[in-house]
Amino acid sequence: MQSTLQIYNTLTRKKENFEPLSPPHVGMYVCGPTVYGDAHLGHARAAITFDIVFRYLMHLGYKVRYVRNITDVGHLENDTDELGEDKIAKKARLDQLEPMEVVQLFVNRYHKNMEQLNVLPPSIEPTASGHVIEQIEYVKEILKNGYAYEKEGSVYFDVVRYNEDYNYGKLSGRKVEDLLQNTRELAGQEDKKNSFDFALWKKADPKHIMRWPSPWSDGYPGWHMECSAMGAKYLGEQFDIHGGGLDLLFPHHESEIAQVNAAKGHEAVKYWMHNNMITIDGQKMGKSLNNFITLNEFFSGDHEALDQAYDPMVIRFFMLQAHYRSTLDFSNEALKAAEKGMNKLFEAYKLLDQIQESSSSVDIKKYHDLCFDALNDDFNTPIALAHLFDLSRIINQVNDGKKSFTKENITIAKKLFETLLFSVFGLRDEKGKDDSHLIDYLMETILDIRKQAKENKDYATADKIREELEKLNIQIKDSKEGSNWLFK
RNA sequence: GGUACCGUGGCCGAGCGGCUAGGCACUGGUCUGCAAAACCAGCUACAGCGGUUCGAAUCCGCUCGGUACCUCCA
Repeated sequence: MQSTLQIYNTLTRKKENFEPLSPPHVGMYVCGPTVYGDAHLGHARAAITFDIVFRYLMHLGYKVRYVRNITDVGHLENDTDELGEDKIAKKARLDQLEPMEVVQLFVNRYHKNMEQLNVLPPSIEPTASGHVIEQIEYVKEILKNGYAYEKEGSVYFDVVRYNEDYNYGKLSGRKVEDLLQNTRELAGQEDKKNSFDFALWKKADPKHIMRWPSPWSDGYPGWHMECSAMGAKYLGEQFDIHGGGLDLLFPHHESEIAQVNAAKGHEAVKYWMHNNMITIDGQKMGKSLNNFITLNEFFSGDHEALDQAYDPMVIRFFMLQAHYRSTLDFSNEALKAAEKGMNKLFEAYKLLDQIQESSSSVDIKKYHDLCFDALNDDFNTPIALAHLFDLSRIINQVNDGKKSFTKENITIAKKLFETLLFSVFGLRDEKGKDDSHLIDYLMETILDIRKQAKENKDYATADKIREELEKLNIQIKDSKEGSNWLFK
């Protein structure tokens, strides 16, 4: 009995049945990285969360167009001494690089990290800088409809005016009246009618390198503009899913909703999805807090907070063991636990090729249904994994001769592991992948020698072989039938 | 100050009113020349105080503690 997919919609704060606007097509837009530094665990979580959504929707047979942008125009810095300077421009000046050189460098590094994490590339990966014209057109529409005003070459969104016709704050649960009371004085905002009005177009000061001509000034688009413009361009005026990190809920996504209503008179997004944050020692990680560990540091182990290097797949598995809407606290202990758990699943999967068929069977279908029910329940990967662990125990029991599988059982179990672990969860068992024939032959020989040593009661030699292989992360497993081995 | 959210056993982490989550760690056992792996068994918790209910980790209230957003960030 397979349920239908339900997605938690931030807009309604409820799980809703997933019904695409025009099946079998699904349009999904996810806020991608601002490329002025290396990707960290937080980027990985967002990417992996929506990679799972992307993969699972495809598994269900949908034709998904997945758009994930690259923010390469940068956002306004709020540092008082760097007033109005674009993040990317700032980094460029510090490094004596062209802005687009910085962008290219970190885009390349981001792509490499994503590949390591086995995150599928999106269908379209548009850049903000490549869509300035679309953004200008979008600003014009909002101006024309009277929801924005121009001041000193910049264009601002008029939140109070908008709120007369629509509801600003519906996504994040904020009220304009509260925002009004909560006015703060921020430097450089004299041009705005209200502090919470946001820029649609910003005039560039003379030092600002990244700039484009527009009807209002030489400048650059405001920071919520790109997603509205590019979402509309590639997914249409209405599309199914918009995703991103919870930190983007306000003001970014709230403002996107406002922009769309202001320009088009209706909303664009049916399901809003937000992944939760990663914490380190219970505290969020963030660029400004300087407590983030980059993915490259995880993969190399080169960071004082790390006990060891972690395989990209361990990071991926670690994320899947928590629900995407929960915060996930990082620790070496948790990561090591994930590493062991993941290997346990891989080993159980491999055993399926070795176990003997029999006539008596086990109810495997049950695990299949439980796993997919979990995924259908707002992508509950930790529950699905729990069921796979249960199935792994059964496979091991079969291998130990305590239970038995029919041929059909084995087929179903293999299919389930392949679909979930590799296809939907995007995990891959990479250990010992290269030179596997050579390694297999060498290991066969070595194990043969060890077997003879054991027959001669030469345990010193047998143990020596085992210990030396241990150093190469090769583990010997002895049993009555002979010896086996695996990469730890 | 405003707005959201969270507090589960040694650690991570599910849970959405009744039924063992799961992983890791630990303890005992089976197996093994020994070890590892695997299997079996054990440890079995829901911040505190009230309330609703036949029954609450799960709903309501209060208290305490923590986090995020409101300013760039996944």
